[in-house]
Amino acid sequence: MTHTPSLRTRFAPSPSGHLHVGGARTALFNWAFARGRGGKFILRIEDTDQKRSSDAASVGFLKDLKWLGIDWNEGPEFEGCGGGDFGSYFQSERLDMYNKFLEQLVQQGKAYYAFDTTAELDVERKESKSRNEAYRYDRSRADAISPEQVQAWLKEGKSAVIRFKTPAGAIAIHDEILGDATLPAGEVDDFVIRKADGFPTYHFAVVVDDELMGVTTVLRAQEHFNNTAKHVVLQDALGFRRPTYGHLPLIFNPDGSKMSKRDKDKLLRKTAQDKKLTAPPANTVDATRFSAWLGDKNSQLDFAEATAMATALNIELPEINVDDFRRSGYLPQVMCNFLALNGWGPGNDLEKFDNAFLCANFALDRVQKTAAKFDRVKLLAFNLDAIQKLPREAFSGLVKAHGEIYHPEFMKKITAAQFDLLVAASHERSKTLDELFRGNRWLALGDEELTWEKSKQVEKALLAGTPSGLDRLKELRGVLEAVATWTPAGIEESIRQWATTAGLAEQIGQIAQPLRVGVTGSTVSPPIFDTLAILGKSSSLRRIDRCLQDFATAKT
RNA sequence: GGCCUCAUCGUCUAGCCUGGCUUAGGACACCACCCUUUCAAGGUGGCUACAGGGGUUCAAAUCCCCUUGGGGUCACCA
Repeated sequence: MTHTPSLRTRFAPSPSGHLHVGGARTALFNWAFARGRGGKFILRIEDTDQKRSSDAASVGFLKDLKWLGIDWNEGPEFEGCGGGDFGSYFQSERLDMYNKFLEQLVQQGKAYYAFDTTAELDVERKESKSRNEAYRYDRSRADAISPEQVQAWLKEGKSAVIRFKTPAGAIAIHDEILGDATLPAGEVDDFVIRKADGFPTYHFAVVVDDELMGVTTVLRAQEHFNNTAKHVVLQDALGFRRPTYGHLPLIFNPDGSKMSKRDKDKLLRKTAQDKKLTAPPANTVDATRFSAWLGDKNSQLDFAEATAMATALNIELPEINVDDFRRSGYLPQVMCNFLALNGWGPGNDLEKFDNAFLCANFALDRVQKTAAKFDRVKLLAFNLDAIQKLPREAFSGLVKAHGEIYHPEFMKKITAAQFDLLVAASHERSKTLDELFRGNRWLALGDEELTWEKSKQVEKALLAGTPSGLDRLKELRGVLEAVATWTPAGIEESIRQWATTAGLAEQIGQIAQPLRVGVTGSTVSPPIFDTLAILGKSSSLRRIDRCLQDFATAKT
């Protein structure tokens, strides 16, 4: 057995779905803990559940981790990360190793074959439940089967699992975050260590891998706390070393529910039900799929379906996965910072820090014991702050990269000069990178495609008062046409000059709003002189013309 | 329900280990006002918490016990 003296941590996700924020924080803490102490951070893919594993998902994980700035010394090879002497780092490729130890336990009489069917066990579980008792596997039934019978059944290929013969006695767990705990005797039953399909269960694979990979410190979510007892007894039976454990508090939704991948479907389903939909909205999914999904609380739409559904129902889906936050335009360093802050803090009222600081200062004694509710509003505030502190060049580069991935058609529609103006006008006010695109759709629209919202605000800006907004617009058109230098400052100068002569110097709003609505179709946009400058002179004039025309005919 | 575990503003948290420096600090949110060309952003000010009850002590948010409340877990999922 290879002994590695230095500190080694690991992150061991199962490749189902995307990396969500809870997993990301676990990875971040393990990474920072190792990095800050000259240790190694290992990434291992726990793909022993054949039903749930998919290659695509594990690549998604790798991409997400990279984006966050979390790199791994050992693990799957991806963009310069990974490799290592303790592979494979996919559990599905380590069956020989597990089997070796499995056999050892059976031979030593520390584990045994069991032939119960799922149906039989389900009945027992239900009975336990009805008696309000915790379910424990009854070893006596397995004991009643003679060794000869076991061999005979195995020979004829009867479906069997291997269960661990959990020793009697209380089990002590030491945890660097929660302290010591003792599970009373009988709390851990003879759990399955090899499934009927020949794959080890999570418990067994974890214990073997952590030993073989020389993992010294295990930081994982608190939901694993009870599992640790199983791992400890297995380690003892196999003569393995025991890593140091630290169980991290969970991350919850603001309403206190567990943050889950299913939250998106939950919201969609609820909205569909509230709206009493019986058929799928247009351009989403077909009717069969829709009714099946609506009726089954556990079914999930894929990303494209969910997005289409959200658009059709006019709701925003909550960000759950790291990729969702990336898509929404959060900066990776902000994600790391905020994730770390949910469950850990450096003290001294310090709450903004980078990953280097985290590595240097992360320690288990400051990890919170209680679950944190994930506050997206505070995250938004952090993101805004980070964006504002970015040099203009850096911000511009990030927006460009974001736009090219998530809004390619928008990027194609505008010129480099327009882009620069838009960035300049948006830098101080953007909470996310995506906001800049979502808030300025008017810009990506062709002059002839623009339509005007039929809303109270629009009507007020254009039709109310004497003279009305439309009347102002007619006058302003001439003013704009005469502007010599079409820049924010140049436009402002001309308009202010005209405003002064028209006695409107103090009421710029009466000018700005009709203009804004005229050229964007809505009442919200960047400051008006920026808006006009970005749009360009000919587009601005054309849109004003169309607006005047549109509302002239609308009125009659 | 059994077992394990946790408990400071609405939220994330500082203080707790090593009781007095705390009329409990910061941040986000919220409220008010200011600025203002919409939405934001920005500025100023304000509101808000030691779950409850017993101990120990000259002194408790800090130590102990109970209650209450929360969470985790009880799979051939990880």
